Amino acid sequence: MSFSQEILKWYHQNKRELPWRNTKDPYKIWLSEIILQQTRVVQGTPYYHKFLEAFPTVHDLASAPEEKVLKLWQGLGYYSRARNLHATAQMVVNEWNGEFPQTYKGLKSLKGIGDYTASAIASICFNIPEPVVDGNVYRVLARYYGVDMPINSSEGIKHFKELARKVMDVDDARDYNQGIMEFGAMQCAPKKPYCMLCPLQESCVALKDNKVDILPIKLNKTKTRTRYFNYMVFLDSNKNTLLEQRTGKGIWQNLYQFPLLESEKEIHEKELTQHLDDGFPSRVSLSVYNETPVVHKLSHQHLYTRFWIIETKELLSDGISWEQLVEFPVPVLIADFIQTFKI
DNA sequence: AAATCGGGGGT
DNA sequence: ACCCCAGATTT
Repeated sequence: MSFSQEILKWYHQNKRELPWRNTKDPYKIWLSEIILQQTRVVQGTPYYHKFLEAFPTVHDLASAPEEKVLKLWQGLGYYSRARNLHATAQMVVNEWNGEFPQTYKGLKSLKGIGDYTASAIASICFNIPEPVVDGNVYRVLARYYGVDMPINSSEGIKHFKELARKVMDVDDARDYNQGIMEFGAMQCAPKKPYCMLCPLQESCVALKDNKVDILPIKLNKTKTRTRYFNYMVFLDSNKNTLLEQRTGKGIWQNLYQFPLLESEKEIHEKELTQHLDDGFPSRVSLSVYNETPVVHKLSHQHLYTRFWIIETKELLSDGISWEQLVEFPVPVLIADFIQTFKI
């Protein structure tokens, strides 16, 4: 039996029942695919349900304020996905008459839909024979065909895409694509794959050559940057505080946070006092909430964070009540503090 | 071609 | 610590 037929057979016998498995609705498939980019099924599934409940149709999503979309996305990370999700919903409504494009090229023209996601939607919704190449597919193909080309090199990306296209089932792209991904997730797992009961064990090159544990090859470990964040939690006599929105480039675009003073290293109270002398509300007290910084770890940044509590003399003109805080989309770092801090 | 962009879970 | 996750976009 061919590789693709083994994959299809395995899939039909072993597939999980997932919330988006039994629909071909492009809106739902698109939503699930965006949520699942670089995200595990268990982490993304609650968000899939939340979004469908809040936005049953692409029109509902398109007409919502971005802030509401970001709030629902809070905690999932890679927030450009949420901004692009919103923008694409508006493009579908305004430029595609409310219907998702039904070609690979048309899908790929939408924001946040790249090579993988265009192939996924095209195949799952319309059975178009475009091969998906996600992290699971790289692993399955690298092992089964014994390919040691780095999966994150330009040559590797091109080679694996061509290989994926060559070995796919063009007549059942819908189930084949989902099958090879499911196979990679459940059977040909990154660590401790179940080779002893694998239906492809007879013909797997990596298993034969004892290279299962080194394939796929991946280069470039990104070095992490260390940053020092000092969040200024202002409080007036009405227990109101201040928030600012992160704009421009960098992490957490368009999310909210307390006014931030970033520094080269940990600062003393005196340095914060000097910073507060200019353009900030006059204060009656200043104290550090956590002497030991909270280390918030992103994939490429370590944020050493301290929160400073600043009681102000005057009422804050743009003050936000503590109860209102939960309405704003904020990074997990801020959400954790809000939950911990009791006035 | 390389860097950037989150958060969570496994080892 | 490091790796991975139904990747896309910017530099």
